[in-house]
Amino acid sequence: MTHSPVACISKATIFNNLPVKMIEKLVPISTHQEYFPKGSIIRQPGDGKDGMIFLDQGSAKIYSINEDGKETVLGILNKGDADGQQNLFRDNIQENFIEALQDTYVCSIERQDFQKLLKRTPDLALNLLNSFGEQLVIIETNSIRRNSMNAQERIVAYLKDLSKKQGSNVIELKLKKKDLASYLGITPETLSRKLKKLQKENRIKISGRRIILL
Amino acid sequence: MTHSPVACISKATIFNNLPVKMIEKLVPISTHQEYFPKGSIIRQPGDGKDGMIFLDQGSAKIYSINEDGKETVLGILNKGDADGQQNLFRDNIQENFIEALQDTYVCSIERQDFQKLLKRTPDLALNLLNSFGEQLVIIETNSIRRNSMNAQERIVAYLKDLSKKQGSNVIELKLKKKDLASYLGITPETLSRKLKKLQKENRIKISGRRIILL
DNA sequence: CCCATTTCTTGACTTAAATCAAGTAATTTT
DNA sequence: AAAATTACTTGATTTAAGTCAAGAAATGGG
Repeated sequence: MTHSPVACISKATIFNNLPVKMIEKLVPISTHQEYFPKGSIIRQPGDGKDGMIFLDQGSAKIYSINEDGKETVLGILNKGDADGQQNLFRDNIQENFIEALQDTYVCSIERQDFQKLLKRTPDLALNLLNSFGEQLVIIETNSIRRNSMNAQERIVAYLKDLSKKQGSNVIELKLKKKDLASYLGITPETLSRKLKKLQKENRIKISGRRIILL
Repeated sequence: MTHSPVACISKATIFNNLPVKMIEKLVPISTHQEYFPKGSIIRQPGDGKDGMIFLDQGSAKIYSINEDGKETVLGILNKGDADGQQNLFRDNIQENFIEALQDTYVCSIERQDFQKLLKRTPDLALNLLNSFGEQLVIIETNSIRRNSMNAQERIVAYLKDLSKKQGSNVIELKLKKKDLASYLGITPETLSRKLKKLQKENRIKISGRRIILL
């Protein structure tokens, strides 16, 4: 498959409302299709990388490791997803790990290059600012949801989101169940039990990592 | 006390890194010191208000009401706080209520006025964009915290934050305990018990809505 | 293909926090 | 200031989800 820099960049939430003309200005400051084999670490604390990444092919998990060595999965990146937008705007300390779950190709933009571009392209800033507003709302809504939903509701909400995203009621989980559990803020045991319960109630059908919403 | 428009606006997180020259451009498009008596509703769904507000004097609570009529407190606004930044950038449906907890004065900026200003002030967009990056990080961190803390830890974290903010280990709760509980995502009963427990462990001292951190 | 490792499931048990209920304290209204 | 409403506390009970443990299934490497 051929790689289209414009298509790759414009898939990122913060850029996807941008006119093509703007995206084209981002192409020269971005790297393209770096390869990371399955299981390798794409980003980690102290690697000196300072910007955002786009997942062009493959998938990856974002996680942090807390004081007692426990891993918390903060998010998953699938083909077309992006992470680290914030790093374009502020000098943040990268505290999370990103690990390739499959053979993965990533593109990236470094903060310094981006900031220089912004200064000579005022329209870009204006467009981006409005995108950001929307993002803030999504994050806030998500946070409220998490606080007001129990384990089962969160699972169902996740499955519905995924079904909508994949455009089918046959869902292909890209995450190991233990990673999914961590992402949903529950234990693998609870996830296993709730899925079984949902199946018993004829709301889903499970076969391995494939789930059918009924 | 006299009212300083510049001081009022610059207290909002998204504007507080802005040079005074930029803030001054915001003054003409903002309303100032609207009065709301204690208990009155400052903003509510369907009121046609479409922008952000600054709390100049007094305090207020932000809450939503879900399907079964239950109230969830999403945040508190104290003197100097602001809310609704997102509304400046996107046409959002206002879904929350904001209610004055004391006699309150608010200033505000409407979306349309702000957008017009942005278009003729590119530097403002650039400055704001970088502020936003930082905000996103704070919100994300908070969300992680909430997911990994139990009731008592969240209470202690809240009290410590407040102590830091008020610059004293004698904390004046501006919220009713039931509202505080809702804000922390717990029940009033749990809050009551945990506070009692913390007092027993000599970590705090409670007298009404005044708490001393030890 | 087999052995080792990791992931997943299931059961028994524990625990944190919610709910229910009833009484006390604090506010607000008249 | 008394009555009425709302807020807070406390105890008893329930419940959702976590922990611990052990076996089954899946995955990966040699």
